[in-house]
Amino acid sequence: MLATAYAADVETAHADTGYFGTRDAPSRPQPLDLLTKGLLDGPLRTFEAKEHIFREGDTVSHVYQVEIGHVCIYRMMSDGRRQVIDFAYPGDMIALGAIAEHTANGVATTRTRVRCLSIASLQHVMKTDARLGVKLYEAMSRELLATREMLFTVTQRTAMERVASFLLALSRRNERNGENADEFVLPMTRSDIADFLGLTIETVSRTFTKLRGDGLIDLAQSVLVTIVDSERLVELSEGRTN
Amino acid sequence: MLATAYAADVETAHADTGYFGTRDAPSRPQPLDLLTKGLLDGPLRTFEAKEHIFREGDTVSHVYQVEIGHVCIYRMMSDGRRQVIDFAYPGDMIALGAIAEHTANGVATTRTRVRCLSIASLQHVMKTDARLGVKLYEAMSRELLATREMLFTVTQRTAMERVASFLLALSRRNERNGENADEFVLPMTRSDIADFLGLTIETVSRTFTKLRGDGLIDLAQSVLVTIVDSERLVELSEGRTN
DNA sequence: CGTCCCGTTGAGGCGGTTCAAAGTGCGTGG
DNA sequence: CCACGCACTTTGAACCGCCTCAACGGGACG
Repeated sequence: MLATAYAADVETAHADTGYFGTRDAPSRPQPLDLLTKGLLDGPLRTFEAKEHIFREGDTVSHVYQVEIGHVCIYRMMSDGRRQVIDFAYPGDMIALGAIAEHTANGVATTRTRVRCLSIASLQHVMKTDARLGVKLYEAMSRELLATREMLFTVTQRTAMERVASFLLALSRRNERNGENADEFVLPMTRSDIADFLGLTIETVSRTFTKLRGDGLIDLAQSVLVTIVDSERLVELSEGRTN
Repeated sequence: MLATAYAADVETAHADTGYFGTRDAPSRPQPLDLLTKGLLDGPLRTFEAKEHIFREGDTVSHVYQVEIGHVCIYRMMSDGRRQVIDFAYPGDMIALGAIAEHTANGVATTRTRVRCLSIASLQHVMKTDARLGVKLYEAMSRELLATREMLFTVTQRTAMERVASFLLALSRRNERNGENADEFVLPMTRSDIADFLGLTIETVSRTFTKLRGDGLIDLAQSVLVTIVDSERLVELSEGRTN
């Protein structure tokens, strides 16, 4: 999911199918970089950790591509609870899918630099070049698939399965971005993870502790994850192995 | 959600925001009927209950618009569990969002007539008329929003809240289709509902029984729902009222 | 040094699942 | 036309995974 609608990589379209894909990714990189030719040359902006890039209800002025840093996409529900939708990593597009108003909030979890893409120019290109609309349609479709996968995960899988899958997804994501797949820093808090996985912070914490106790991961610091036994981690993530 | 990506009403775009919207619908009917002019004139096909209209993995030859009947959209997960994604009612488009292969199954739950729309002609129009791509992009975006709403529902709400919301959504849907909002037949089984709401059939059944016992609904037959006290039902669906 | 935020750990309770069995409606065949 | 089988639904009892509430620990920052 990492690369998704609200945080989608339109170009390479490497929709990971989501954190918890037990199936093949819906589709793989496509050529035809409609966005890069002339569109992805907007200005850069930098946000400190905890700064919002956009908020729900804001008029959509831009969509963004993360260059450096990490963004948490979330929505506040009527009862005050928070639903974390996604975490955007470098390369991901965010705020896509919002038509008039932003339908979610985007907050930097670490110091983040984004490239701004004005919605006006996007819409202009959409009107003249039919390929862009199609491309965005496909990106949204992939995202939808990933979100449905998540829907299943969250309803049917145990806390252990969810957390294991989550860590593996981060690992893969880091690998794809040319970073260390076996040791990485979590750019989000336990609370972010909990609200993403549909768990409480206590359960997330306990699950991490259990994984460390069982020797599957190491946690030198609470945010520094080392994957020790990825094989068993995969087994756990696929469930029915508890 | 009823009207959604895999079962989306592209034209009127009355994405109900989903069964469990605690917020406003993301957007309301839009004009500009790109599909109706020349595209929605495909052949009709009829399916008996339990007949599949398309299956996951099938090459996409058509998308469909339900004219009469009801379709259950679902996916089978690797562990054998089923995730019901949506129920399509008359007026809904189904199989939209599938690019090359179908990513879900569509099965008629009652005798169903659909209008077929060849994917080739859709793609042809998309290439020549930029508006269609945009339209589909927007439809997918709305669907995505609805699915995220569902994600929240399923992780954070109780069985009672989910079932109450579900019934209310069906009620509204019937009303919109010019049918009785307070008494209607469920076109799906308890199992379908359970797999949609992320519950077991036992829990769904018990919740129905409780609702009847509390005088909020009546169940002359297991599939015949009469909404007796919609006000209290709304309260229940919004939770924190148990 | 105190405060705040975040993470960890413990104890107890509960909602929903699991397993089991009985009830209901309907189509089919004798 | 009734008897049977089958699919679906309902109900009961016991269990359990996660949540809730509560307390404590540790690092960052003023």
